[in-house]
Amino acid sequence: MEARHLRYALALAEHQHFGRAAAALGIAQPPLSTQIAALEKEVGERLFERTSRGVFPTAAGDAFLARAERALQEMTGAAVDAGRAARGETGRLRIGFIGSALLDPLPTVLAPFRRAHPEVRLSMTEAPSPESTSALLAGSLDVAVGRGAPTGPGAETLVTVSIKTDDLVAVVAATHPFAGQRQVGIEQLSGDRLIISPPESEPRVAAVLRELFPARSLEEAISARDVHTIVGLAACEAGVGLGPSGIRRIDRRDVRFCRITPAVRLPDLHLSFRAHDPSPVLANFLQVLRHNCAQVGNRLDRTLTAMRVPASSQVVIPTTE
Amino acid sequence: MEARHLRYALALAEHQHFGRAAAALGIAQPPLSTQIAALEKEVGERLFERTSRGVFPTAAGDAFLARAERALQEMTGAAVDAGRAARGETGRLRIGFIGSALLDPLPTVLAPFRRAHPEVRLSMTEAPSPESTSALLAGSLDVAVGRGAPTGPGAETLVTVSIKTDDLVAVVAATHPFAGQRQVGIEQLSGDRLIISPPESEPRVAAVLRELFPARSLEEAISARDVHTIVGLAACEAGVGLGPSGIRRIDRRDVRFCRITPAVRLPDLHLSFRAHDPSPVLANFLQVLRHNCAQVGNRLDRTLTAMRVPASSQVVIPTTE
DNA sequence: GGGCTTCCATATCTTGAAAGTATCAGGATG
DNA sequence: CATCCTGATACTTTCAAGATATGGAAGCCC
Repeated sequence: MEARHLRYALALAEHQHFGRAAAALGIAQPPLSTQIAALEKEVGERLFERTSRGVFPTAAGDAFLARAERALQEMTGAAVDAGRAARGETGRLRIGFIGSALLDPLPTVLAPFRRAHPEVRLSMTEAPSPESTSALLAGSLDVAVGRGAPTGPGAETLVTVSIKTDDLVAVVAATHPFAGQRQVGIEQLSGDRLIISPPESEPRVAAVLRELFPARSLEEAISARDVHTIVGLAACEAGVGLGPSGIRRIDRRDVRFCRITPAVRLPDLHLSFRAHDPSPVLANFLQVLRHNCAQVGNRLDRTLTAMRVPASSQVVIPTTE
Repeated sequence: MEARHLRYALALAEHQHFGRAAAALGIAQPPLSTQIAALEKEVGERLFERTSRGVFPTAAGDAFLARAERALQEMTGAAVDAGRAARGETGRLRIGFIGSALLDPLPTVLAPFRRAHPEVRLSMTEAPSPESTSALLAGSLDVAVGRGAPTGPGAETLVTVSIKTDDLVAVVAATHPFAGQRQVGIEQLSGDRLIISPPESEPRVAAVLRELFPARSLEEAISARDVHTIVGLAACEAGVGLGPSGIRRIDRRDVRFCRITPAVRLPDLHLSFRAHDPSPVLANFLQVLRHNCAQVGNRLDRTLTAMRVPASSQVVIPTTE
């Protein structure tokens, strides 16, 4: 059975007349007769009753036509869906990210992306940077946002671009002695108990901290993966929280943030994706990134050029601005 | 686009290899290549990525294949549904009936029919006999059950068979003077107020009553279309209800039924359908009728033979007994 | 009722597209 | 570097869909 048979049967049912249906189909009447006969033979049932007043579907014909119409709709729908998927209008984007990225750089990209591509299913997974990197390499993520550029085996197959520079800042309870100060000396911090992200989950940050603090302070430090937890612990006077400057976005009355002197530069937040990922959705995501963060976009394009990644998948997005 | 293209694309996605997919399809590799190429050209998107490690669907291909599979399922489903409809396993049967028929002869047919053809949608409409007849002639019913064989224009296009013989019986309140009697003389009835079905809705019954009772009694009678209403009115001592003997099935403590002497034969209950109705569901219904009411079945077959209605639509039903 | 029209089916021929055969080009592999 | 594997291309073949011509049945009109 071919789609042609369905089209012919539907036309015949519509016109109730072999001659007119054939004309509407742009063929002569005899081939329509033979095709309908062949269809009836294959189905094994008479689908049309030929009377002198016209051609009418039998009970079997009615049942057949109902599903035949749906079958044809699925066929055209398949082509339409393919086009939409190719343009990245539908599909899925799986982003793995470090929690602090959700505070500052991610919203400026995600909001416009959602607006431009509302039918793309976003899958957001918070995870420590190394985990996101390996998930990206394994193919279970499309984009990874973590602190520090990915390293290790496979990292060269990724395109990585810095998307945010952070200094280390301290966060203390509003009642803390430091609370009144805009800045605090690094040597003052180790007098208090530190609250830091777990060294094993964020090794790049841990490496920086090891340069700054005595081993004893870090061993005794409270660790918390989530930045909100770090701030929360500081708020209840558990110690002095340390985090990227982005955590200033956490707007709580019961804490104060202090610059650290001399300033401590943290490894940049980086966004990575597979260099040869053909996903049109990813291409659209990068396009939105370019539009909304010019600097990041320029760096991205330079990186792509340097890596000689073809721009074949860089689809022009139909932004609804 | 033809169903062939969908089948080929699905096979290619399954085998991830042009040669093996072609072998599975029973064709050579080159035609598969050309057909896939033609499909991609028609859809306007590359659907498969040809790599050295195999052939994989693109994002567009994935979207296409998902709906292509459904389209093919609809196609085969259309053929299956046509067969089921032709065998009368699915579809619809619209029965118009006089309320009293629901008491006696209908249940003995409907229950086995439901059991044998659970997927047929039954549409039951209570209506006075003449209304059912005209609805049947107009095509908005498939079966009509009414008192008296249909008459008037068009009745000759119907097949009609008697399915029940009823005598007229009286129904009175348990407190009524007649309540103790098993039978009551016809002349005794007109002393009381009669409760009858409306003459205009059941003219054949009305004709019988006009022979039996003085015009005055009938004019003053209470009329009620539904047999349950007639019995209910009798129960509350509104008068003496008159109805077919089938109403004895109404099992109420507060009423008594009395035979009428001499016995008054009512017009038979008849079942009618269009002589040339091709509906397989109707054929199955008649088949169930034959199996469950041998007498009626014999009369039906004699009628069909007499009317020279071809037995073409008399499908053998797959009873699940 | 005979001729006429209408309409679908059948027979035969034509054509076009799908399938087959042979071969080529590109990339991986040893 | 030669070889193998795989898909694409060129060309031929074949088969089925479509076109043309015609037949037969049913309804219609004068």
